[in-house]
Amino acid sequence: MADTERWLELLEEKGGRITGPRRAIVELMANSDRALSPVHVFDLARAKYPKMGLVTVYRTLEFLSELGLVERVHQPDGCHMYLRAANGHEHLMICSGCGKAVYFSGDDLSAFIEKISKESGFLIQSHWLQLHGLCKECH
Amino acid sequence: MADTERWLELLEEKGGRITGPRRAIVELMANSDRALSPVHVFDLARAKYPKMGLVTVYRTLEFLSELGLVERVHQPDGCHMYLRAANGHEHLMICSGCGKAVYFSGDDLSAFIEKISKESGFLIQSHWLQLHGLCKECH
DNA sequence: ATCCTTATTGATAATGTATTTCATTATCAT
DNA sequence: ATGATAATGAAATACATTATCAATAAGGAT
Ligand SMILES: [Mn+2]
Ligand SMILES: [Mn+2]
Ligand SMILES: [Zn+2]
Ligand SMILES: [Zn+2]
Repeated sequence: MADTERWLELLEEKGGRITGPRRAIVELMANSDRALSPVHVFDLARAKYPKMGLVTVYRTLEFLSELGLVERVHQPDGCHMYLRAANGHEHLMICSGCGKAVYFSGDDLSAFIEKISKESGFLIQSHWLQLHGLCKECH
Repeated sequence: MADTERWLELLEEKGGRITGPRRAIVELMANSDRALSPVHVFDLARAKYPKMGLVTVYRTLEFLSELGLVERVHQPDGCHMYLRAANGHEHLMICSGCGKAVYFSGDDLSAFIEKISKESGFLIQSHWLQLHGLCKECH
């Protein structure tokens, strides 16, 4: 709702044009609470914009990803899914029942990473952390 | 070396037959310190067993994965790579320079997960943690 | 050692996903 | 309203994975 407009504004600021297909995809992605595969986005978006092409879905997801609005999410059963991006340092918790994805923050691995880093000689630049389980509704 | 035989024994115990192609793949996977894609395994294994088929690589990796001997590794630039499995609760640290993968243990997220769990109503069943950086040799 | 059952293999075909190409269409600054 | 050009979608292409199937080979039984 509110995010949709903000996304479209940013898209425009960055030199993109606002079009029907893009509007449909942005509406979807900005308001989805689960990670979606390109094909899934395609299917959902065609409800709003029937002549949507799958190629446009790929291109738009790529564009939104460059703008930092969506990001790729890896899951055990699908590694090319997209979800609205995190705000700052957040990680994902995903429900294996319904697919609901929720960002959380507050993890503090810095001390631990420091320790591992010292012991191993590795220079750690980033980390992935993801929690898998069942949401309130699914258990 | 030692692991190779152990893997083959387990494979046999579970009703599998020991064959040339499997021996070549097991030797590779049991001794590799980096995650390998099926095609990469294929190329390397053909050195030992020239008439190896790519399909056999897929099938053998799947089998070894069912036996808990290898596991799939996700990386920013490739999500279908395989590596010898962890021993118990371990996570991976991967060098973005050379691909070297090292397991570490000692992370303790239980208190944090407990907190997130309470706040969100999620029942957390497992977690992914992965560190990305540069190994001693690569920086 | 030989035989026999059947697991395993690899060539091939089929599938599904992602990318490239290109003529047509739509956006938006003027 | 017009025109430059960004964006689109159909079609073609590339690529990774899976399914099919006849030939082969492993290993238990004899
Ligand atoms: Mn992945
Ligand atoms: Mn852990
Ligand atoms: Zn759920
Ligand atoms: Zn390295």
